[in-house]
Amino acid sequence: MKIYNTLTKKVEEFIPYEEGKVKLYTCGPTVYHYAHIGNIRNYIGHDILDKTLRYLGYDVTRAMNITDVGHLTSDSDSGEDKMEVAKKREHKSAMEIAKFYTDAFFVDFKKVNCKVPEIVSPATENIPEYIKIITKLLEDDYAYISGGNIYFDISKLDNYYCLTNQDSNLVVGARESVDEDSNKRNQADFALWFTTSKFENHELLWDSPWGKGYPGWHIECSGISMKYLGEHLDIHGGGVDNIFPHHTNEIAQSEAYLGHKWCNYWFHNEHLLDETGKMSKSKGQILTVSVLEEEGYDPIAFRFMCLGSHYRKQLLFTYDNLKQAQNTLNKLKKKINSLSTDGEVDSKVFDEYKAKFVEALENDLNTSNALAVLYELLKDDSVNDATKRSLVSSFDEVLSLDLFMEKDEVDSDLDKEVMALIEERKEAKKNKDFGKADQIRDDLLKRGIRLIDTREGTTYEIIKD
RNA sequence: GGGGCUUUAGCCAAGUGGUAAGGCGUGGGUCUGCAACACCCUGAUCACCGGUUCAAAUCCGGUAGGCCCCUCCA
Repeated sequence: MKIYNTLTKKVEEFIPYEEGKVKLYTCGPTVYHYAHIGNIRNYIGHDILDKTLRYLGYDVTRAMNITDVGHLTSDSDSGEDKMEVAKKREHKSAMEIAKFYTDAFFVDFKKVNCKVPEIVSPATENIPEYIKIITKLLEDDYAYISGGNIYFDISKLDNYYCLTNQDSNLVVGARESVDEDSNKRNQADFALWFTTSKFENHELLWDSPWGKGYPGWHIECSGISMKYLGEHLDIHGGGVDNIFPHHTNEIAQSEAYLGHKWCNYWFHNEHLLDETGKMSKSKGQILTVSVLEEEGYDPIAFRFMCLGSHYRKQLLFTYDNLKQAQNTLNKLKKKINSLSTDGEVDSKVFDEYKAKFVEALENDLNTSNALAVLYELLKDDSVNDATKRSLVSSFDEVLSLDLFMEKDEVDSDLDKEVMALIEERKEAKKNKDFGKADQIRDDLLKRGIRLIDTREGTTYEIIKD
C-alpha cells in the first residue's frame, strides 16, 4: 500500500511498526457546534483509509477524540473558549452542549456510512493522562510555567517545523486577529495547561499540580493517542488545516515526552470548498449532512461525490454537483440491482477484478479509479452475474455505498392499488384509449411512482429523490 | 512577507515520459401508440510561454488564475 505522507511530502510504501497491525488515529470533531459537510468529507477520507487497510488484511485499531474542552479561539491565553461561546449562545451547560453535538455528529457520521472507530474518547475523560505528560515535560525542561500557565518551549527542539517548511520564517500574527501572549518565551510556544488566572468563569476545571485549570488544545490528541494506542503510532490524520499548528505541536510534545519517534505517517485530507472558499464553522451558515437530507438528497450521494474525487484534492461543493452524484449513484445501483443471481462465482475472474480494485486503492487511495474498476466490471460481458454480484459486494466493504438496495418494505395496499391501475391502463391501451392510459401514468408519476414498460409487461418503481 | 497545493472536454474526474480511462449531461439512434426506463453511438492535444528529450498533460524554468496554512478551523 502506498500512501502520501505529509512528513516527507512523498507518496511512500506504508510499513507499520508491527507487521500486520496498524494503529490509526483520527483527529475528531469539536463539539461546540454541528459538523458541516466539509468536516464530514474528512471523516469519509479516514473511513476509506481505515476500511482499505482492513480490506488488505491489516489488523487495525483506530482511535478518535472528541474535543469537548480547551478549544480556544486562539492558541495563546487570550481569546475565548469555543465551548464557553456556545454556552452563552445556547444557555446550556458545557456538558449538555458537548453531548448534544456529539450525538448530532455521530448521526451524520453514520448517515454517510462511516464506521465508528474502536476507541472514541472525549478530551475531558483523559485529564490525568495530560497531567502525566505535562509533568514529565516540565521535569525534562521542555515546558515552563509562566503567568500561571504551562507552555511548551519550542526552542528546545531542532526540528519543530518538520511538518511544514516554514523554518523560522513563521510570523506570529500574520493574521490580524492573532493576539500576542506576553507570558510566552517565544511567540510560537504553545500552551499545555491553562489555570484559572484569566478564566475565572470557565466552567470546566480540573485540579492539577499547577492549580485548577484545563488543558490546552493540542495535548488531548497526544494524550488519548498514547493512552490507547501506545508509544508508536502508525498513521495520524486530520484536515490539512491541522498541519500547523495542531499536528506540529502534537509531534513536539509527544516526541519530547517519549524521547523517540512517535508517528510515522501523517495523513491529511484536503478541504471541501463552497463558492466562497473553505467551509468553516465560524463562517456562520453550517451545512450538515442532515440538511442535505432535508433538501431531498441521499447522504450516500454525498459520500459518492467525495469518492469520485481524491482525498488530497480540493473539492467544490455545489448542489448541481451533488445532484449529479445522486443521479449517477442511482443509475449505478439500478444497474447493479438488475444483475441476475444466475451462475456460479468464477474465482479466477473474481481474483482478477479484486486485484484491479485493490491496485487502485493501494495507490494512495485512488477511489476514482476504484470506481472505474467497478464500471469496467459491470460492462464486462465475459463475466457472469453471480461473479459480478460477488465482486460488487466485496468492493462495497470499502466503498460503503449501499450498492445493493434492500428490497423496500412493500406496502401491500399500495402495491395492490398500483397493480390494479396498471391493469386498467393495459385495458385502455388495448382499446387504443391512450388518453386514459397516459392519464393513469401521469397520475402515478405525480405520486412518485414510475411505470416501466417492458416486453414482458409493466412494472413500477418508487422514485426516491 | 514566508510556506504548500492546484489548473485536463458543458460538469465531475483518471493519468507519475510513448500520441488523452471512466462517469454525468448534451445530441443522435434502437425500443415505444407517444413517453419513461434500458441499450448503442457521440466530444478535449491537457491555463499560457519557453526549455530538456527521438518522444511531455506528464520533467525543468517562467507567466497568469484558483485555493489553503503562517496560533478558530476537518
